[in-house]
Amino acid sequence: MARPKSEDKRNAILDAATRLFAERGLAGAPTSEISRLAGIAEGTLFTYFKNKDELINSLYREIKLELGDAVISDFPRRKNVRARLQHIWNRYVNWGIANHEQRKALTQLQLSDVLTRDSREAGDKPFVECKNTIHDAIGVRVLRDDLPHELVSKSFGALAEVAMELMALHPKEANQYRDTGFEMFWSAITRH
Amino acid sequence: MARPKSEDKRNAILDAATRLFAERGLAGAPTSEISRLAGIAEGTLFTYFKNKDELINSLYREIKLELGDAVISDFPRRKNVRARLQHIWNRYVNWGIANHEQRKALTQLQLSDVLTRDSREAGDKPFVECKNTIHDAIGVRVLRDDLPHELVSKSFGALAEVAMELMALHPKEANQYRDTGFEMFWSAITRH
DNA sequence: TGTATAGTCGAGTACGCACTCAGTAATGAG
DNA sequence: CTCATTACTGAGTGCGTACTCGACTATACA
Repeated sequence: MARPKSEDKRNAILDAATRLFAERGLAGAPTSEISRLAGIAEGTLFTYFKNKDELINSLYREIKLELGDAVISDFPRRKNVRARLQHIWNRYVNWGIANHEQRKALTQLQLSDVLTRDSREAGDKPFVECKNTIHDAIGVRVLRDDLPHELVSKSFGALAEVAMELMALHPKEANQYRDTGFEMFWSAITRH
Repeated sequence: MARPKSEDKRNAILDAATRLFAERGLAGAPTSEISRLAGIAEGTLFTYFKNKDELINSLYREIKLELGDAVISDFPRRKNVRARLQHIWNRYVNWGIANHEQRKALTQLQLSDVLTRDSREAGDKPFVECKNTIHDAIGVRVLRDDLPHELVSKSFGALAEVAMELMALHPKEANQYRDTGFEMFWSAITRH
């Protein structure tokens, strides 16, 4: 009833925040400038998000959801562990390159201390399939002995981040970096 | 001549900044609180560092220098590539665990945008030996084909960071994580 | 011991920020 | 068309910040 909020404006705010957070970090992106870039008055921002922290948390969840979609669609559930891991790797890394600003913004958001426990949990939800794949990998004993789950997943994330950084730096050899990166990860975790 | 500056005060400021930067990030550490924690008046801080940016840059260089010392002392120049890389890995990771606050502060500093080009270059200087070791590794063809220098060094850093994080989280198994971490890195970069 | 010099202090200043609010304009319901 | 409701606006507010400055004090040197 009465005047409804506009989905367009909400998205414009989130887009503007993404760009500014990516370029200058959370502290370097005042609400005044986010509003200006979104083409609205500063007060309007606070009808869509009750404060800056809520905007940050919403943006985090939104981006994580998009990333989760990109990673999990067409997931080859029936294939072997290596193929599944490579699927996740490729989708993750390709998404990061195709959505450079969102990726940069995401890293800023992730290391901020305003993300609530709820948001972090919600952000992890789309990635259960990834977790399971790693569990399978450990269960099937294709990996090194006694490799803790945490070490596998964090190494995956860290090496993917490295790969994306270098792909962004050298676009011509992007595919090369993506594939070599995965081979490095695979060699790191498997027994030989 | 006249009244000299006190090395103690300077160090107190740097120590206080290290603690606060590590705990709350650069933005969350106002000069007023740094001064209070250092036991001096706020104005005094600005006789030792002409502004906050200079404090940040000085702290970065100081920490990098200490880290460089820790990594490079007793460097086994005559041993093979693997032994040299493992020396760097162990020293790096051990330093990170023994100096938790400095490590946390360093990561905050590194991703801030107030570090000058000069500071970054100065910070890299103590690590030439590390660079050379990687060059040697590539030259001696013990590594995968066509592995770019950047990919090796960035993977090293990323995996070391992961190892330190998990060592801090599980102190009992710290040595296990440190050694497994290096094995993973070594497997990642070598041919088999 | 006297004096010039420079370190120390902390209240004060200017500024940028997140957020508010009174006035206004759209919109949906009847 | 009317009215109730809510979105929209942007100048304004209060607060926290980096940094200054005049009064004071410790030190080196003659």
